[in-house]
Amino acid sequence: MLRFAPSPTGDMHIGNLRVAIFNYIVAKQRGEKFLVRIEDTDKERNIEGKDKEILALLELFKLIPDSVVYQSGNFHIHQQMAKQLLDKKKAFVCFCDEEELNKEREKAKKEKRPYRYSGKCENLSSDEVEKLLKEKKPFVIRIKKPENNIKFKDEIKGEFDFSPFEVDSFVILRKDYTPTYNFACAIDDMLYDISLVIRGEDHLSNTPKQIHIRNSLGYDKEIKYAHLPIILNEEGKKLSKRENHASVKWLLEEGFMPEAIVNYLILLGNSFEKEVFTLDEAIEFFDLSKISRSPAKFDIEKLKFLNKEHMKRIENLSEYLGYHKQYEELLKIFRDESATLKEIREKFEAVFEKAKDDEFKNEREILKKEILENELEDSYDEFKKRVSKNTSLKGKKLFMPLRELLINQKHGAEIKDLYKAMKPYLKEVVKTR
RNA sequence: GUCCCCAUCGUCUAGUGGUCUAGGAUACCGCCCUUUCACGGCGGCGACACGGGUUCGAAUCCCGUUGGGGACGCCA
Repeated sequence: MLRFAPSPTGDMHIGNLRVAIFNYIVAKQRGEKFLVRIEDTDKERNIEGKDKEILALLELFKLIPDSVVYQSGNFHIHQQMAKQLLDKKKAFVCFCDEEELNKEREKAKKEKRPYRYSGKCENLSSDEVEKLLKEKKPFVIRIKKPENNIKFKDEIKGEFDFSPFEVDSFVILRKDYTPTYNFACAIDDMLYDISLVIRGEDHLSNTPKQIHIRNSLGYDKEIKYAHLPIILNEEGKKLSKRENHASVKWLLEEGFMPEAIVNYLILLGNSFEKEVFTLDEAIEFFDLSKISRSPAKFDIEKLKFLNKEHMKRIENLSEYLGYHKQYEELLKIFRDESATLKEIREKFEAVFEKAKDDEFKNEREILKKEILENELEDSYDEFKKRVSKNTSLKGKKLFMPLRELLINQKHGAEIKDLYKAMKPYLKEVVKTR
């Protein structure tokens, strides 16, 4: 089983979405299940409704999970496992308070050495532990750092070897008895029989910790890992959830099609025979091991290009955009000159608004009268001839105001095409100008 | 600071020792088309970070430097 494990603590950004896509694709390629696990272990940070939002987005992107679970539903198991580790002396109770630890962290920083847990509580005698427990002193549970190096092979990045010092004796159960991320994650991956974990590179240093947890528990089935290079913003820094470009919601609002976003995120860091493709097509030729090992910058221009390509593929544009089908031809014209759905909508909606530019106001009024008072010819050429003759307007002074009457813009598509597309409702439109 | 990862056109990449005066896409620029703006067609600009090795031969292998990124939480 493959899994996507988002936390409901913020908006989904493209890095998360990319991870979901790759997990989904590999699950399909291998005929394995795709699990979505909501990582809601931090009560403080969970945002009400974010889980539903994430699930809705996955559906929109056609990344349909075989099952959805909430990590908080397994707390009792996590606690049981922590108890097990305690009994096996692979974990210990730690009474150090946060203030104390923060001081140590600062000290380490000042002395320019990496901070590691002091080990203070590891050697507490059972009598001392009993005593402190009776005093109701708050405590956490830490796993003992491993005795040997933790080695693993990443499917994308190759071999890794972490020393016990790097893994450290870290917290697995908080003072409120809830599991920390690494603990819950390691156990759930084991519980749901995850075969391969595909996630962002920022999790690389969590991997030895999670392996160590399962080792300590005696789980010996190997879980493979593939850490994807992260996506950088235009400045070359890690995308933050606050950045517009990074937010999936924002891209959707800007009129990027889900199909184009998926296409772009799969293409990023890869190279295939064709650049424009669907999710289903990608399942055919995607190869996880061929992903680039270096981080890639997010390029909205390339996304725009792909969006144009995917917009061309929309068969019933008026229906897709939720407009009456009589506008199909006009919408197609706007599509040809737009990069996003939003752009099409804006151009289309401007057609039904009052004129906004006064440069050709007089010409517009003359033309308006001429158009409204006469029958419209089938042929644009005849229409043009007549209008030009009766109004004695020509050149720029004819075509610019004429285009303005039609679409409320001085520049844009050829009037001949617009005329043909809009003829059935052209007079109505001209009236509103 | 410590540890880890990465390094080819602005951007995404092809390239696995000779086929590389480095290929494609996108962006940009120009021309054509067009009474406008786009689309489209054609063309152009544009990169192996640097320094040492190894080798007959290096974008490709090794070492170093530099640069960039990530991780160092009772966040995920």
